[in-house]
Amino acid sequence: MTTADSVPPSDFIRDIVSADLAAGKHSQVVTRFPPEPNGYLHIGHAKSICLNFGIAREFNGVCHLRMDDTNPTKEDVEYVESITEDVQWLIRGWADHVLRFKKPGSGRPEAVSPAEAGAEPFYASDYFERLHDYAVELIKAGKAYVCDLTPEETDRYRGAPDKEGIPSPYRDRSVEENLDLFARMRAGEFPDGARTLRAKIDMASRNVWLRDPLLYRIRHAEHHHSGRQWCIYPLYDFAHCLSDSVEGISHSICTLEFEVHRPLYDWILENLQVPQPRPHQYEFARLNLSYTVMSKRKLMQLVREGRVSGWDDPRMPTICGMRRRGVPAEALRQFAFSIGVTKYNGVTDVAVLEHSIRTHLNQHALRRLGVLRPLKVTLTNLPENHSEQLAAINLPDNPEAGSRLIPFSRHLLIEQDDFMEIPPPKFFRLRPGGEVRLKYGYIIRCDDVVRDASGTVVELLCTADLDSKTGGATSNRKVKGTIHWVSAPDAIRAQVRLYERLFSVPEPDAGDGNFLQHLNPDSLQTVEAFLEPSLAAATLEERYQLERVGYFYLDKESQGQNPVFNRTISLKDSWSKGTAKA
RNA sequence: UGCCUCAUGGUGUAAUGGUAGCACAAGUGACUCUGAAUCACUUUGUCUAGGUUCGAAUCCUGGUGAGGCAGCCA
Repeated sequence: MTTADSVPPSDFIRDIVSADLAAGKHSQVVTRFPPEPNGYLHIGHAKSICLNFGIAREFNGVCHLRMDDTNPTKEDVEYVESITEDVQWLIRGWADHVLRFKKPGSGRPEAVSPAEAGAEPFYASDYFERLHDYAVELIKAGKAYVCDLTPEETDRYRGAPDKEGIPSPYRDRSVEENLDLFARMRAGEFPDGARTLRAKIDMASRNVWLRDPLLYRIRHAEHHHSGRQWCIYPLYDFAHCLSDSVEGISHSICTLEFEVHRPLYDWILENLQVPQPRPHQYEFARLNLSYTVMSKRKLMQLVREGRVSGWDDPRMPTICGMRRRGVPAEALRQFAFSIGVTKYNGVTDVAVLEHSIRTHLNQHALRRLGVLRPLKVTLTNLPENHSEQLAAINLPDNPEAGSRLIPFSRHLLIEQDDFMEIPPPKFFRLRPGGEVRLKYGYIIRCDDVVRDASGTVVELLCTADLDSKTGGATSNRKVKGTIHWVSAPDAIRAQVRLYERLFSVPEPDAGDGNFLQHLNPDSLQTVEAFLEPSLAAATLEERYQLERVGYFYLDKESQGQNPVFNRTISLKDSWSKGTAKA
């Protein structure tokens, strides 16, 4: 368990849960994460997942994963599968024990561990029959009616926030007529949009969501989970609170935009015979991240227009995208806790996320050597057939991670950036006549440069101080710079994808302009890199740091002799920052 | 100009009537076989005007600013 996972955060929602428990309002804390399966989960959802699962875990409760699938025209099994996978990946090793799925084959929702055979997430659509019965109960109580207004008329009658609504002419139908019409709606006698079921509340309410809100609409459409069983579907407000009630949710946590819906949430549960204690809704501010867009619509647009390679493109703020990029789940969780939970709608600096990622990776990523943009170095005082193995540490400050051997020879490759003919002040890498240490190896001096026809330096002729090898006689000689390298004949080739922020401005969707105009044209650069041979055995279980370069993760589609690596994130670089300013 | 919500350094967050703290970012220095990491230090804040109180970021009133709400979406 990481430090982040063991420090219990505190916020206004946890304070409420804590107080409710102390007051004996609930015997057990039951939260839920209720995504609609109409898109992929992103880091904003990760905040909500960490909140709901975190609370369940801290208060010895459980958390249901529930598909909020009441709109058959927008949802798909593709999304329920990705959502289920992403949630489990995010909480693995941290909150698996509080995650609850639906017991297979049970008519009543019964929570089981996902490990149980046949277990699957909860579905709001599993409650359609029960929701229907609740609707009938409301009709019988004279608190709901069938309305024949067209969609346009319904809008007009609703009025505006500062203008009272007008009651529907169908508002006072008899209970018998409502029952009959609702049954015929269910039986499929009417076309889409012909009639709705509405709650009878208050058309003059200051809160527009209380102006006889729609409970059911007609949709002759196949549902991804319930098939063709239904042609009427409940709307969010009716389905959500009752799903919470059916599952015995104690604290229903959602984002700020549902604040105005809370009176309706409460109205429905108070006007129906539901088990007590009933759930209550609490709202927190959704995550906004700088240099990022978060809305499903915009992410969908990036995918559809081919601006990225897919939902799991490593530049996407989706959970699957970040996973593919190499962001560890622990880093995402640590981030979620570090930003807190409030009702203030602000923008979190993406640097906070990057910091969480770097902190975790610095502690866990295996160190390797690799050159992205090669410059030849020939060690003229070494014989052509010189070959030796140099020991290299896998993880500084963690001897248990052991070490490995790196081949070393007369012909090396170093980073082009690590040599300058006419360096600026304080440049302490290689220069003509200068010395530098090869990481884990010798100190070398640059004696001469070789140029091509255009005058570009294509090779450095150097001599190695043979006593300066790590552990050798003059190994303690001070040279200001240490650079990474690979042995040219031994290096493996790899495609390395260098990712940067997808957008070049802090708030790409601010203002009225098109967010696409702020796409960073350099968000992906691909290079053919040269890596130390041990990286041929790279796996998806490990993350790597190419020393002095950044953190890298094997791409999930990488295969064969020439692997593909994604740069998760660069190392902090106070040198180029300083020179850029100068 | 209806209703709901929010306002603490550049950013995010803590302080629940009693010394305004933390993290990120930024900067300076030390150290360094990663210009990373680490360590030390520094800069920057309670939207505003009143009121209550011995004492207010906190409670009250007014103002200002920001966000949300008028889908048969969630």
